[in-house]
Amino acid sequence: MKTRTRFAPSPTGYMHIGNLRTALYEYLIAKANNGDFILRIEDTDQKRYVEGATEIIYATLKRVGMNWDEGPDICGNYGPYVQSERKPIYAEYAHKLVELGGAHYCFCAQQENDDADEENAVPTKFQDPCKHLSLEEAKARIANGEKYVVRQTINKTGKSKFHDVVYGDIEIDYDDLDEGVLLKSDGFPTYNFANVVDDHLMAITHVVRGNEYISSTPKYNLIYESFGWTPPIYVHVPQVMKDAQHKLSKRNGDASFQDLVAKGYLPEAILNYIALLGWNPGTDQEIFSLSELKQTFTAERLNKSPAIFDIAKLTWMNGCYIRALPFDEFHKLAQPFYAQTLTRSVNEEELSRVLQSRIEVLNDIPAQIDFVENVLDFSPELYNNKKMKSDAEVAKQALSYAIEALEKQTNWSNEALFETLKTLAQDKGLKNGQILYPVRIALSGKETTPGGATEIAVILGKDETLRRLKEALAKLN
RNA sequence: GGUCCCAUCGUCUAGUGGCCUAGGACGCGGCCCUCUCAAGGCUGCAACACGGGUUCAAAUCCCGUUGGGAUCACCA
Repeated sequence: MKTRTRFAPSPTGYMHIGNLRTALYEYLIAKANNGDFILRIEDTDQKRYVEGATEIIYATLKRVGMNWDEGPDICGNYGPYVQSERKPIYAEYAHKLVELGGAHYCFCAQQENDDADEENAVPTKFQDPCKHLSLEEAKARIANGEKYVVRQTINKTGKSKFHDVVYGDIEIDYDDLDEGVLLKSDGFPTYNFANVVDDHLMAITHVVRGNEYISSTPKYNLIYESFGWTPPIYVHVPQVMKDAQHKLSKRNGDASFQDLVAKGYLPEAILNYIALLGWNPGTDQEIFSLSELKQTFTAERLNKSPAIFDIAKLTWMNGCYIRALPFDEFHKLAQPFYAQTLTRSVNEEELSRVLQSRIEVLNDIPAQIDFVENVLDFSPELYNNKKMKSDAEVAKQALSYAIEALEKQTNWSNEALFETLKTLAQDKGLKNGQILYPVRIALSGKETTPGGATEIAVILGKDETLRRLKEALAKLN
């Protein structure tokens, strides 16, 4: 049987990290087995629908290279792939389930979900009086125009057992299950019903979802059973947490995929990082491309306990990805940041060369290059550096020597400039640092800079370099 | 509260009874390299929640305690 997995988000807003990770695992399970990865939109809750949310889902999946084989926009043999377009299917199966004894019609008023005292609420199990209505009577009331829902019927007693790939065997007492609504009064199914019907009809073999669904899985199995269908292989994954107590959620404004991208994280790095949140390959390898992941991933190595999302490690990993980028690509990615901070014309290639190993996220760029536009105001004390044996007095000398030497300089490459200043230091009986350090300070006005004195000179160009040196020297006099 | 699930360095984790005086990675500290800062190399600090068993031997198995999470909607 061909492996088929599905990512079934509901279009309620941004794509958050936990969601994306679930999608990744679905994708990897399918692709590791030469199977199909299906995208299904679960929009049965019309109240929560957010305009544009499906587009974000598409864009995100495409951006990270997780292409789906079937979906709303890619015809397959199991469509439609949007639940709101499948409404008649659910109704048909809901009524069938009633006939089969797995559900019943219910005419009760909607239950209040009072979350006022959710902390110590002692929920009482809902005992549905309609359960005991005869089918004829129920049908008569429906024919009479009464509003109804289809509610699951649970008559079994004892323990429900099922196997989960990550959690192993789980037992839940049938008594603890409630008879939830399957088909709402508006004719739409609830998730509880739609996912079962769709997963079966779409021939899904592996269901990957958050472990909050563990406790309702027996209810789904009961539905499969009533229909005589085979349940899928379950892969429940632990939550992605913000800290030990709270899970990552979009409601709290926690980072979403697009937020991270906007901050200068590379999609490949984000994907790599979340793959490792709760999964490990059993080796020390940490950097994985999507195709490497496809070859290595096995659901059996998924972890059971929740993982805290650690931005520091993601940042490190992003730095690895930036450094591994071909130079041209990095240069291209850096362009927008130059455009937003620089008006002066500088050697941007050299700037990128110097920056590539020094930033971890693209958004670090502006702060790193602030001095390029204008030399920052600084006090002469900045020339003081014990290790470089530099101070304002040394600087005064060094700067005037440097100006003299550089004015004659024609080859404005880093190597040539470094050679010139090194020889200059030797000639004047100074240490290299005694020339280079003051020059770098004069050129930047910063204690630390990406790149050294000569690299900055290359970035700035000859005219600006000499102008800054002269200005700095004048300030010292 | 009932039920289910989870529990190794601050964080992500390796570990499936002896290879563990618990390994790797991030972060943090130090050193080296070095025209500052990065990068790179080396190195240090740092954990089996607790208590009982089982066993010649337990981070690993069992029980309990504690702590955390999930779930109990016409949301998914």
